[in-house]
Amino acid sequence: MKSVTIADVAKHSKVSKSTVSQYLNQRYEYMGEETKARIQDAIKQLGYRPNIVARSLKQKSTTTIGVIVANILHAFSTQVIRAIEDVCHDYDFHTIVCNADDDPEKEKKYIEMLHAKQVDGIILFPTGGNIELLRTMKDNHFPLVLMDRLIDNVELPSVLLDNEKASSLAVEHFVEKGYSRLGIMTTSIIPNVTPRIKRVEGFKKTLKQLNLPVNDNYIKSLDLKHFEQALEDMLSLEEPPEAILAGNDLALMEMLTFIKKKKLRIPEDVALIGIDEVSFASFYNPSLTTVAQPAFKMGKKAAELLLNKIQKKDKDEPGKIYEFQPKLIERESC
Amino acid sequence: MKSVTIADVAKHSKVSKSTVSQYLNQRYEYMGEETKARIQDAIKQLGYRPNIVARSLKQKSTTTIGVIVANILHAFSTQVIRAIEDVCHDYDFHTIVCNADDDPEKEKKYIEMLHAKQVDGIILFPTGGNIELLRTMKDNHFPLVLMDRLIDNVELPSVLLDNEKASSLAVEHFVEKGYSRLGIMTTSIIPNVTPRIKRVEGFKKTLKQLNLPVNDNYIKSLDLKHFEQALEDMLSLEEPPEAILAGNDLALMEMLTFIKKKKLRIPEDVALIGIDEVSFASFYNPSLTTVAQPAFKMGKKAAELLLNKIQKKDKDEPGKIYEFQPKLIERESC
DNA sequence: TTGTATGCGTTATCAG
DNA sequence: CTGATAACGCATACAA
Repeated sequence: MKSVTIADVAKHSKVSKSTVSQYLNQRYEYMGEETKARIQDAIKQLGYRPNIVARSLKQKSTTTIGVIVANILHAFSTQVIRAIEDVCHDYDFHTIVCNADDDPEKEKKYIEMLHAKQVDGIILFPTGGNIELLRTMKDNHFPLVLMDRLIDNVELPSVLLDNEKASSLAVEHFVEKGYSRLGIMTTSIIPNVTPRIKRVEGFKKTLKQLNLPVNDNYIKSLDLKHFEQALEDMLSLEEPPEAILAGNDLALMEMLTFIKKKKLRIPEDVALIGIDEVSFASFYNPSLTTVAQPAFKMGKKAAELLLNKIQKKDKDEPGKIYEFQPKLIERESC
Repeated sequence: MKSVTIADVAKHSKVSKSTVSQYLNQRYEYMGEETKARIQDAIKQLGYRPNIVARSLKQKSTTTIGVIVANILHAFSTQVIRAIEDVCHDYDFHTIVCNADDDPEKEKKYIEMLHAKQVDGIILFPTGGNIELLRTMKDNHFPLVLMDRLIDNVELPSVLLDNEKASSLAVEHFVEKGYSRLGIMTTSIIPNVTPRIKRVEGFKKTLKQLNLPVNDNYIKSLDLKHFEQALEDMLSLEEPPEAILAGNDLALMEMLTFIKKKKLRIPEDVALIGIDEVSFASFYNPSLTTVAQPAFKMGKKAAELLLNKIQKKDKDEPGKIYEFQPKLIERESC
């Protein structure tokens, strides 16, 4: 790649570099029509493209933000990313997406890498580790917005789902449909990974509010690879649950796999609701009742918060929490 | 963000900038143990992080590649992206992913943007437009690898599926299972979008080889939003097809939606095979027979080709085509 | 073994 | 209205 620089354009159009730079930055108020035309010609002829790296170095801004998701396998993550990219596109910002794979070490590595790459800000789905690092970044006024999970004691703007509400919508729907022995399965409970915790809490709380018994045998939080065994156990109880809530999309898929394997019928043998909308919900047999997160809105909000922060247009409300409401989509599985 | 530079480290450790630079680049062969220690201390104390932007400007390399997919909605795209990121990670390269949304204009914009950002190379799922631009880039020796779709008359390394084979595997399987009135539905045929073309060609060719009739009423290529009507028509024929091949994952989902709506049974009313593996194939009711692309291997290959090209380690085989073999996964839908 | 000087491509300041 | 010159932070040839 022979690269043509601003100097080449200057030479070609017989003006100085600075004049060309002015032109490029739309400051042609006091510029001769003829000069303008000559520069434009030169640019076209030489096929000149500004070098963004050089510009970034000078301006200390890369018009790029980083997005670090805890786990890209969740449909929610990809939906949010899509929304963030849309907003960034409108603001002429670019996005670098990283997947921490639920590993705080990787998360740390990516934060440092994005930092070194001089991104103007980061949207983070925190793994739950690296709290000190987050605090340091906040103290250094590095633009940072948290997504999906709440980190206590660090006052960072956070975009979250009302996770208790998600469970309560599901429980209420189960009850309306006449089920009373209700269970919930989520992936492992890890400190600081608040959605799972809140969903279980919301589940229990709603049960109590409705004066239904809370049976701990119906409440499981474990690694996906132990789901099969746990379901086997749960459904072999003398009084098995009649309906189970899947804590997220991956949990739901694991449960569907088990149910198919055991040739169980939904909802006759076990009714099902999944938190998170999945691509196949509407045409699965039976179609799946889900509690959907407004992923797109949430991503949009996070991006806007961050971009405003970067452009210092925010009214600076440190640690403000933006909580979004889930929505139950009724289908055939319950 | 107060940023600490190499000069600060130099001052703090009482050596010159170049010495620090040496240290950073592991060139401490001829460096005093004590100097080394002092520098290390200073770096830690000041929390110094090299500025990658500045480094990139100097070295004319960003250790970043761009990936432009024609349409991110295809599961295949995301699988390939995942593989590319893995390989890049091993080589300490970063990835910027862009979605052209099947729009050549957007594709062009992204190519230019990535160019301006000085990425070291691009992996492109071509939309089919911008052929001249691709040729120019090739002529300028810009590292470029094509994925999924073949562009004629531009000698660029390309990673492809044997698309005819994909169809023929499906047709052969249909026939083995006793079906003879076979159909295929793909998204719209667009010039240069070779997979769809090849899949239809392979479909017809295999039919002929097996001495089965080719019925054009059973062969549809159209926009997803017209699938419903087309299926309605096709299945209302006096002699409707007994089995239909879905040309890709989105087509499959559209077909499943229709089939559910009409309460048809799979495979009794219509047998089904989908090209592309989908997340729900194994636990759908019935589970879905698919022709899977080795997406991971393909992404890996593309990344390796590009990185070798960037590092000039390739034996330079311009325009070489790397064709991968699809694999039929038999399940219940046929 | 370490330091000095220079340049990467751009923008910004300030003369002219 | 335009041009010279100095940064931005880093790497590298060349000196010392």
